[in-house]
Amino acid sequence: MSLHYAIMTALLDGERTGYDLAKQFDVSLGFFWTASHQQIYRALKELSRDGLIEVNEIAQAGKPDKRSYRLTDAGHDALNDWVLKEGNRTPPQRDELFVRLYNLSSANRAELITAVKERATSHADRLALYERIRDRHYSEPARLRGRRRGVYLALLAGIHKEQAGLSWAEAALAYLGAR
Amino acid sequence: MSLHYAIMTALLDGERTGYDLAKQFDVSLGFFWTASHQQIYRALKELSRDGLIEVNEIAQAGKPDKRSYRLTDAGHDALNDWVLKEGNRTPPQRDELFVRLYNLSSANRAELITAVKERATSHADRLALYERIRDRHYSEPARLRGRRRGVYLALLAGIHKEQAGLSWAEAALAYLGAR
DNA sequence: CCGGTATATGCAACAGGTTGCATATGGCAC
DNA sequence: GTGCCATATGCAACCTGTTGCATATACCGG
Repeated sequence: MSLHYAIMTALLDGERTGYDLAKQFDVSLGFFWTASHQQIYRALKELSRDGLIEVNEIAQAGKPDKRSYRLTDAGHDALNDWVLKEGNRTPPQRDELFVRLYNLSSANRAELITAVKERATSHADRLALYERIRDRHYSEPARLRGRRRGVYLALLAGIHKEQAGLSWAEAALAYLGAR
Repeated sequence: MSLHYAIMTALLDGERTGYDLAKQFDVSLGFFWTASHQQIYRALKELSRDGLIEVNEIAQAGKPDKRSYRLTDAGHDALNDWVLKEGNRTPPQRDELFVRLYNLSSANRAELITAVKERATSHADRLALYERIRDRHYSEPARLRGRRRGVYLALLAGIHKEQAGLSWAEAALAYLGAR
């Protein structure tokens, strides 16, 4: 049910439509919890049914009505509760690239080098993005307050993770003798 | 379908029962691809049905028969094919801890510090385990051949990742002012 | 004016993973 | 001697996430 709480967390910043959330899940909380628009619309319906969020329907000519959601008091309570009590399990690791690497041979060496190179690029891109966000919005971490301190820590985790991934990929390419 | 290929990869090292695989997925390939015993038994049945693995039934008194599986030639082909052609998508990131951190407040600061501490411990434990394996079985990476080189790279990735997680957790605890 | 992208929401089917339970025996510790 | 753990396999129900499709308009570029 974490998606439900991730959505409620996103709604802490104010009223949002499903469409807004689907976009936001690509740029902020989405760095740490991904969800497609179908999942989001389904979850919004369930949260709404359970009284944790409220919908504000905005009629639009031509297009479907816009449905803007906000947290109810019950939603705030449920979210606070979850943050306090949720168990601390490490998410399961599943990465196809490593399964493929376990099969390394002269027959697939070139393809695996390409795969590692692509991985390196994606780590580098992500890292650059996170660092840009940090420099623009979190350049003075000591001055942050409340929730923003937690968001900063999540961002920092992303930076550490991407740096590690990138430095691994570079070491791997050197080891594999890629030019 | 990656689980299918992960299982076939595990069978490269020789004949295994479902039970063996469930255990092995806790110590080797399992560092990079997790699966419960139910998933494994189900997958073995499907792979068997598709002719990619073969079963060798060993009757046992009292206990259920032991069913030992090995890769068929078709299985080898399918696996090699998959390693060559599989797309290189980054696995979706989903970690509840960061969703919780987005909700940081004075009301839950203590609980989140505890959660980060636990995370630090689990990273440290994992890191120690990986380094022990590296020192015992991969102390001379330049001399490794074939598949073992890929396994070494996966292990190296694990080491990088755990180091990053640990150093993040320590920085986070300092930032949160945990003693 | 035609196609692509953005806005905005949604259904249905499927694939993958989790949880709970069931069976059956042997060995070890308290 | 009772309970717990390891061995060894499996079903059924459920939850979560993915994929493909559908609708309807407006704006922008070529």
